[in-house]
Amino acid sequence: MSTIKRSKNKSRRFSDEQIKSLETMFDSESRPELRLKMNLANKLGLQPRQVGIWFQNKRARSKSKHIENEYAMLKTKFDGLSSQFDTLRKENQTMLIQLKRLRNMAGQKDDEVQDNYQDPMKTATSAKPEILRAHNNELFVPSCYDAGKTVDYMEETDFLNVADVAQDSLTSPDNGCSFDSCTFLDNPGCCSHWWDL
DNA sequence: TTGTGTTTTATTGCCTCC
DNA sequence: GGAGGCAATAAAACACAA
Repeated sequence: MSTIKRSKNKSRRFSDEQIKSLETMFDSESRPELRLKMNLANKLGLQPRQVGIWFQNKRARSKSKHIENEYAMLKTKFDGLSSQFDTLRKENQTMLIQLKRLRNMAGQKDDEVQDNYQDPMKTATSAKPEILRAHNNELFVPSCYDAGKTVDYMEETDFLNVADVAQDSLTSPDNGCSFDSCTFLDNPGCCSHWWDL
């Protein structure tokens, strides 16, 4: 870009009155046609080109402000969901600890009664599928981990692993489910399985 | 007063549409 | 191919702390 021409065209800031008129016009029409620009320029004692440039710059400012607002809104939304997730995760951990205690108690009683009984839990967990990160780094939970039917076959630690991996996905900036409106908030295919935890 | 950061006006180059 | 829009940028004007 040239640095020569500027010295000839010293920029003067527009007066409050000029700005007010331009703002008013912008509110009703952000892309006025040439005729309107000419009229406005005439009325304000400006060159039509100056009016055109003002509208162009104003559109740019308006756009960046809009993006800023949208970002703030999404961030608020994200923070809320994140703390909600954290609460649920802690609740889940507490319940799993409780479950483990109950299982231990139940196991002791079983030992007394059935010495040679083969625990179905062991059979199931020896063949249990791994929780994987599939392509695009998305958390992949095999179907046998779906809520309801097969929860009994999961070890407590697996629950926690799922929670940890999901938490990583939520907070880490360099993974597939990073914080942005597309992947996190708008795309139900990306992260919806977190809520099944 | 002055150094520095921010805002505003203006230019340039590229792109799209008719 | 010309008109108009947009992104990137320059430079003047302004705000403000030290």
